[in-house]
Amino acid sequence: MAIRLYNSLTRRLDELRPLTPGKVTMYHCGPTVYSSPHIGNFRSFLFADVLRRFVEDQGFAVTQVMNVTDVGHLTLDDIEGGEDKMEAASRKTGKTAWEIARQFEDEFHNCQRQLLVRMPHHMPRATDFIAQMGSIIDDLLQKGIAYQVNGNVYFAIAAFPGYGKLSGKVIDELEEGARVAVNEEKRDARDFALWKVDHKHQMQWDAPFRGGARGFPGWHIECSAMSMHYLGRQIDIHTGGEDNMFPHHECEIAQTEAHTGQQFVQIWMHARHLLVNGTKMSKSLGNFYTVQQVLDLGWSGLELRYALIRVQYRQSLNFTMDGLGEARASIARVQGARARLARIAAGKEPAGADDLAAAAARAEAAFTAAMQEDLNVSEALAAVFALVGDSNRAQPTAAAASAALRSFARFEDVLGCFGAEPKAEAAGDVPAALQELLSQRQAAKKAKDFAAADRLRDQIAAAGWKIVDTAQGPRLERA
RNA sequence: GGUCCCGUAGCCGAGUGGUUAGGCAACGGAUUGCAAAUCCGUUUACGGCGGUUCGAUUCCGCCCGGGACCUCCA
Repeated sequence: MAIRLYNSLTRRLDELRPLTPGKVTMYHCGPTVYSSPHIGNFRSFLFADVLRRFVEDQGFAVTQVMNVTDVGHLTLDDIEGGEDKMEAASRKTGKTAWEIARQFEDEFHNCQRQLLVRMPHHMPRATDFIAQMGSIIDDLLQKGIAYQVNGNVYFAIAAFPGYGKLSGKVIDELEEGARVAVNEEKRDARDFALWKVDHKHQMQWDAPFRGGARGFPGWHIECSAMSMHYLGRQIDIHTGGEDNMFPHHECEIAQTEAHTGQQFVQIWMHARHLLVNGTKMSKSLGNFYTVQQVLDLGWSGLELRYALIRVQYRQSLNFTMDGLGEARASIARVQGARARLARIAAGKEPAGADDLAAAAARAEAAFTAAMQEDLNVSEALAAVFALVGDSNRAQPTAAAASAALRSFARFEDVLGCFGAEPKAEAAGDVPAALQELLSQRQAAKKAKDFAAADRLRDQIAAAGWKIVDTAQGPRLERA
């Protein structure tokens, strides 16, 4: 069986066949660092993370690059001479654009850690690749595919017949009413900027190409430059949010393929935007959450991660606070089963004679099949929970418990949304004082002094432990 | 206006031309002094109207509702 992924370019499920056998190259459009990362951003980044983890699980050596866009995003106003988002944030806060970029880049990395993202191998900043962008621009100018007007360099759409092949946009003339400002400099309204000149701009560089003026790069060129630098002229997978498909990725394809003469990306993947409380997230509707805001509400990174990956990336996940509660309960169910298996495997709880190996193998096969079919996490989770049920029902041998534990470890390795394997807590691991309280409670129960028993339970709970009564007697677990 | 996606039981969400998704919640039962955990069971659904079919939630058409993109956006 092979991994099949929905390719936006071909509009069907394509089998992942790496350019170099056994190795997969991935590029992910990363954050634009002018504000705090929100949960919508991380739905996309977590999708990329799960993709990477699963591809690795399937035996491929993955090289992952995610850029940090720290320059160049133009606001609508910019078309009429306004400023870009970095600069706008700078004006509002009094910090320089550079300070803004570093601040939110740090915040982004922190969010990645909190959400247990496996760090990409490279996370380059656009501002560190001005020279590389310049050499592409230079080449496009030499080839006559790009042209310069008043220092601004534009990519000529007319010179690249494939323009529109990703997004399916075959625009002869731009629609009246669409948000397109007329730019007299462009030969074609669809031409996009590779290099911009604006003396008011804080971030400026001497032209990194021949015959240019001091300015700053357009938005799209950075990804071409960094992707090529780290991964070569052709890569296996490129991901981003659905909004990136047009114009960003369309432009990346145009400039990169015009430059190299080769197909840029094999499989383009786009994550659907999430909804919050059933509608698009927006500050004015009051349903806008940064990652930090959710964490500040008392939810763990693990819980948020679960809530954001539980639905397949191409479905519009509806994010709600109830959903976080479900995530918390679901994680607890999985961890409860793993903890019991761990106790049995460690000989801290009596083993039985049941063999869970078949159930574990079944669950793994279902999990793999679900993930292979375009990362169907919802279905994969069903396989995980099937093993939870089988485990809880069984009285496994120690070896069988270990086997099931290994399957859970694999599920965790791919999804990362359950947490580390619970420790096998047993009598010896519990503080003696608490063990004494537990004994007293047992005595109180025997004497039918339930008020005292409940008091003792409250004391134990106050110490951060909870009592679990079982057929083998009571046990203490960390709450 | 153009292009496209979706509408599944209380909620979140898989999937399928005729057979139990799963999670959460609720209720009943087992266990239990109570609670928690666990197990068993119950609530059996596919927006509406037509059409194709022996049979459609699953294919087609229309309608209603929600959403996305059309150079800020993950």
